[in-house]
Amino acid sequence: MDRPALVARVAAWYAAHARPLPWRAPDCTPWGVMVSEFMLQQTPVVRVLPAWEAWLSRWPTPAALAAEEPGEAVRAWGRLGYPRRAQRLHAAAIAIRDEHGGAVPADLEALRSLPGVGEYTAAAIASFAHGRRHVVLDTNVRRVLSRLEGGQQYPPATLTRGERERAAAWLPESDADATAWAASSMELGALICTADAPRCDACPVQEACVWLVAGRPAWDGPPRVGQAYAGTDRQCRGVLLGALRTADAASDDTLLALWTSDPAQARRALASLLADGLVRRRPDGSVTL
DNA sequence: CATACGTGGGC
DNA sequence: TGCCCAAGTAT
Repeated sequence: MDRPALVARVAAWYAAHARPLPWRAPDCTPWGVMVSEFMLQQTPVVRVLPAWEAWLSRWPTPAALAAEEPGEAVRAWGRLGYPRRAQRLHAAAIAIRDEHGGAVPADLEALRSLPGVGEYTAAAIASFAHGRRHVVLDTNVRRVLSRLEGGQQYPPATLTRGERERAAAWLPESDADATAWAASSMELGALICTADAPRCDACPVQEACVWLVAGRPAWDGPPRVGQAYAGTDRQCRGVLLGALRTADAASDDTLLALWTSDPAQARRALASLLADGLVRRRPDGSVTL
């Protein structure tokens, strides 16, 4: 089976099995798509759902968000994680208001220039919000192609040129087919071709999967590095930020008292939050979002 | 190119 | 119980 035939199979599977996510609804605005893409960067769909609804109700347009203080965006981000994404989304909203007439750009380069919009997100917004044809290569698609055509259980640790070329070879010719492929290949990776315990028996392209046909050989590449968290600066920053989300403001001492295992680390974390602009110092000396 | 950057659910 | 993972970006 050639690639177009496999693409068609995935499209048919998608039509029958895709999740009815609100940012994929026909009436969802480009801004709604953009907000979803920011929230979905490293955060699971189930946790994004309620936050996305609340965010769009409160800030239905880029201009609405741009009119707010960035600290409000960080507070509304809640516990989605990586709060700098909220900060960048706010900054992107300002750029859209000031440089794009308030409309989310459709041009890839214009999108890339926005804070927090990298290679993947730019292609995703152009594709899902504007129907443009682009290679949309996220962790799901990388894994799907790695298995389906590469015969490897996992893709390389960092996105390679070879992966981009392979993905380009799969991209259908028309805008409509390309955007459908982007959405369906991602969904396949999210629901069937998962990182662990993939449901190959339910896969629409199982006969063509090199990895499956080879007997699902175990990963034999370099050991994949995990993400440490307990005791890290990241966790410490999260604790301090968590307190600030529910308080109007706090003193340094109050904040530092939240992390007693390593006082020096706590001071460093507070300093880095200030330096990142995630936290700001008020005239009275207290700190706030 | 490797590393820092939050958070919580599942096994 | 830890360890792995989740629609990445910026440096």
